[in-house]
This record gives sequence, C-alpha cells and structure tokens, in this order.
Amino acid sequence: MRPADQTAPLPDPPAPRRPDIIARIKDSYAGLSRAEQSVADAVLSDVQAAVEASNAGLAIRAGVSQPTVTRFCRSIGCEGVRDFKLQLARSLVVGELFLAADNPLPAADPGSAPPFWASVIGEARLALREVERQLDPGLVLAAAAILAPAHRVLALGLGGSSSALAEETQNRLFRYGVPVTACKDPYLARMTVSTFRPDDVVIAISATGRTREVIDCLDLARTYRVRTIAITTPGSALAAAAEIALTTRIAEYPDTLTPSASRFAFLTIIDLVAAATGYQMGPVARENLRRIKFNLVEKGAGRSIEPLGD
Amino acid sequence: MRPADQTAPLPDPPAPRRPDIIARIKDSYAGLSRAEQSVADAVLSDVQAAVEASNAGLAIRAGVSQPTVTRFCRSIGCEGVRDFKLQLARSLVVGELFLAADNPLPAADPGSAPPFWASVIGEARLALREVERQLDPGLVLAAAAILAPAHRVLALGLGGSSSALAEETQNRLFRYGVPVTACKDPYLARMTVSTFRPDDVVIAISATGRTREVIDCLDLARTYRVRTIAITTPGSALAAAAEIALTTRIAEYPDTLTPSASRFAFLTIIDLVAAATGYQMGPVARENLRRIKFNLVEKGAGRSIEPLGD
DNA sequence: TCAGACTGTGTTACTCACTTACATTCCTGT
DNA sequence: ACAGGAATGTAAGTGAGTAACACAGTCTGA
Repeated sequence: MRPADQTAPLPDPPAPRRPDIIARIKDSYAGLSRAEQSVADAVLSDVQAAVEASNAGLAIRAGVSQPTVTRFCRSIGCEGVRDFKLQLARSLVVGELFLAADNPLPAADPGSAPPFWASVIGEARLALREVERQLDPGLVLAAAAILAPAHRVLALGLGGSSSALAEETQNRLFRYGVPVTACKDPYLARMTVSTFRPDDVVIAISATGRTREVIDCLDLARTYRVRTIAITTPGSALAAAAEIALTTRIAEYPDTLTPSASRFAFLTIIDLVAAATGYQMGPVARENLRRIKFNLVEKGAGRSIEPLGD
Repeated sequence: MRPADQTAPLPDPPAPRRPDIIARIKDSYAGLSRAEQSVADAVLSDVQAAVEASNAGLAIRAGVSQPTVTRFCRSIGCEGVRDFKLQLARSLVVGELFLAADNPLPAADPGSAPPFWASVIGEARLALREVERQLDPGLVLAAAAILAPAHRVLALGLGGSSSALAEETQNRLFRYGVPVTACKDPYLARMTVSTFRPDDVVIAISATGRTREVIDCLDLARTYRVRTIAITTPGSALAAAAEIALTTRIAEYPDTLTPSASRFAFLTIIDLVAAATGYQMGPVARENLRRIKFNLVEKGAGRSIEPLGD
C-alpha cells in the first residue's frame, strides 16, 4: 500500500460506513465537474436503469466518455464502477422500503378481487402506518434497554390473538439469547411472576388493554419490583399498569369482532422491540445468530437446509 | 384498465419480477449438482463475504472451479456472476439496517428513529404489497369454498412463526362456526389426519415450504382424499403437495434469520381466507358472530368487552 | 459384465468491461 | 493573447468472467 505514516496511527477506519449513495451523489454534486454532473444527472434521472446499465451504457446516456464515468464514481467516494453499481443497487432496496409506503398499487385485475380484499389489506396497511406515527422510538429503545440484560423474561398474552403474539415475542427474542418464555395461562403467569426478581421482565400483550388477569399480573410484578412492559392500546388500564407502555391506537371495526388490524400493529411493535434488543445486545446477539445459522446451514446427511426458522 | 385481450389471456405478471435471491438459492438447492451445492453452501454460510468476493474468490471458498461458480449462478436463474452478486448485495441491505455492525445505539431520543426502524416497518409494508400483487383472489375464494362447509379443519404449522400463525388461523375461523383446531405437533397432526374424511380440510402453513413433516402430512391427507390448503412460498414442495396453494414470495434477508416479513404476508393471507370464508357462510357466520359478541358484552359488571377477542 | 452415453467438472483460451496512461481541449488568470 | 492547469476524450492494457473443450465418474442396456 502506501508508506506507513507514523504520526497518524489510525489504521484507516475499518468500515468506511457509507450511508446512502444517492444522498452522497446529491451532496457531492456541486463539487463535481461538468461532465461528472452529467453522469450524476443521468444516474439520478433513472436509478433503476443506471443499475442495469454498464459503464459504456451509462457513458452514452450521459453523453460522456467511459473514463469520465469511472472518475465520477471515484469522485463520490466509490472504488470504481463496480463498487458504485453495487451500492446503487442497495440504495434501491432502501428506496423500495420507503416507497412501498401506501401505494395500493393498481390491482392487476380489479374485477376479480372480492369486495373484502381491499379492506383487509388496507386495514393492515393502516395499522403499520399508525405504528410508525404513534409509537415512540425512545420507548422502544427503553424497552430494549431492560430486555437486553434481563435475567428472565415472561411474555404474557391471553385470548386468541394476544397469546399468539406472546408466542411470537418468544420466537423473536430467544434467538438473541434472551431467556424468554411465552405464557398464556393466567395462573401459571401469576406463579411465574411470584418467583421473579428486579432484573426480570414481564411483557404483557393485550389488544383491549382491559384483560383483568393480565393487569393483575403486572400489578403483582411491580410489587416485586419486576420490570414491566405493555404492548397495548393507549390510555388503557394495562398501559397505566406498566412501566413502559408501547401503544398504538388502531381503529377497530365493530362487526369484525376481533382485533384484526391491531394484530399487525402489535406484530410490528414486537419486531421493533426485538430488533432494538438485538441491536442493544450487539456482539452477543450476533454470536447467537451466527450459531443458529451455522447449525441451519451445517450440512448434515440429508444436506437439507431446514425449518428452524419456519 | 386496458381492454381485455381474448387471444392472450395471460395477464403479463405485473410485477417486474421481484426475485428473492436467497430464497431462490434454497429453493433450487435440491436440484443443484454437488459442486453447485458447495457453492450454495459457501454463499449461504457467509453472504456478506460472498458479495465482496470475486468469482475466483468464491470458487476457492467453495472448493470448486470458477466456471462452476458461473454455472451455479445460471442454475439459480441469474444472468451470470455479476448479476448474481448484484442481487445478493440487495438482499444484504435489510440485514445491515437491522443489525448494523457496531454502530452504537443512539441514546433514547424520541423523534429520531433508530436505523432498523425503517427496515422493520418497510419490510412489513413490502410484504403486504407482495400479497396484493401475487396472491390470486380466485384461489382464496376456492379455499373459502371448501372451508365453509368443512366437517373438520386442521390448521398445521411447525416452528415458531408458523405455529403461531396456525393458532391465528384457528382464532380467525372458529368464530364463524368453522370447526377448526390448530396443531403444532407433527405426530398429533398425523394422527388427526388419519381420522379425516373427504369433507375435512387441512391447512398447512410454512414459510419455507420445506418442512418435511408438514409436507408428509399433506401427502397423507391426500391419500384419504382430504382437502388440502397450503399457505407457503410459491414453487415449494409444500405448495406442490397441496390442492390449493396460497403463496406469496417474500424477500428473505440474511441475518434477520427468521422469516420476518413473511409473517405479515401470511397473516394477511389468513385474514383474507377467513374473510372469504365468513362471506361464503353468510347468515350462519353472522349468527355465530352475534352470539359471541352477545356473550362478550354480557359478562356484566365491569361492562368489559373482554378477553375472548383479545 | 462391459460398452456406451451422459452428466458433471476442471482446464484452457478468449472476450469484454473497466481501468490506466496519455493526448487534447477548454478554461482561467495574468 | 498567452501560459498553465484542469477537464475530458482516445487508445491501450489488465483482469474478471465466460465459452469451448476434454476428461472423469456414473448410470443404462445389452
């Protein structure tokens, strides 16, 4: 490489950590030469095409020579055209994640979809939006902060959907190494909580926030100074009973009877909490992931890549 | 939309083909030759490294020749190594957002969402959109048509997420009066199916579509001419084993390890099937709903609309 | 059991994309 | 107006990826 520089021992930031190539193109735009700006324009005007095009193709589209394209890539901090295209492809995915937002996308065949179709999917979509709008990231991080070092965690949910969500909570957390157990039996829950200590955590899930047994359980937990988290509706008794209340209000349509949309909302909240927890645990979580992954990919006799994650 | 074209009935997949390369590797795995499987293993065991490595590097890691790597890329449907690497890079994005290496967690600061925030919610959104785009309403109606008059229904799911979804299926269907039971035990499932008749139904749920026990169970069901429905990924063994396959392919991102997004997709599918079934049953379903609601609101004193629907 | 075909894999040679080096043009300041 | 330098294009070179071929292992049928 280049001659070592004694005075500056820092070994070149190991990960260049580039944020977002599109943003970087825009940021660097002013500092680019004219021909390079043409390339930038060509790229920005149709990112998708830019990903698919080759160096030569891009050069033509931008009306410049191939080396200029290479120079452009260097100017915005990439190694070369290949690296640039790779990063561009990635940024497209991120874009899609945002873009997927709320475009209902023109139904391929509008006539054939039954009447309830749009409403079911629409409600789900709405639920996601409400989570994004109402849920406080700070609270999620706070929840993660007590989950990550937790000694034991109990995920409690009663009634059909909530108990399924409690189970999901277990699924999502166990693989980071969090000692979590789902529980859907109020008596068992009380018994378990009775054994808990201040470094244990109870996560209570209820769509209505009025489930007596669950609330009682949190109350009990607090007498032992056990940490408590609720995933429920804002302003409910359950929300009040918990130390940290992760809430999203979802409009329920009366005649569908059971929380439909809120399940999507709560599932999202669980994912966010799990992600935050994994993030918080850092290397430990990653090591656990690695192990599980290793054991999945591990080629046994049948060399089958199998279900664990199912 | 556009005028129907009688001669060319195929509606041209509206999707620009959203390929999930990781899932595709796994799906194709069985059909690959031995050397190609080595490449697949090498890639899956460390996707990040695979993206960074060159053809030659990958060949060494997999212990095969370079052309074999190229052949592998072709086998799983890519144009070549470049195309493959591009797609692989895209699949890595979400994982990176999810567990960005060593980035310190931003201190609890309401307002600023942590990096994984957009990716978690974005993935969920994408999943909804894919359901909308890929799922055939006709098949959902067909599923409802056999569920509505069913004598008995078994909802089968193994592994964390799928079993929770099976439970959800039970939750969603029972209140229309459908005699449904969730099952997460393969042995119990086989035993149950053994008692089934041609007017019974098995709904099998698997994100991977490769869970052996579930597939076997459907095979068994068909020998008794039991009706079978699968909620899974398209082109999978499970999809093939079922009479009606309700499928949506969702991009799987490495390092998040477990199907995250697909849970949202499948939950939506379950809702759609349930809605269609309720619709189909008409007055019967409505009467059942009325009764349940009555008994919920009843429950007296606390005027609590209570847990059952929770 | 052996011949023959076939699938699968490595080796070698080639092509093409990208890059480097160099020449030319255009701009800027004196 | 001219000199210097930055910006850009041209042409040659390098290396990654691919195609063509040859060989090995395996299955099939006589």
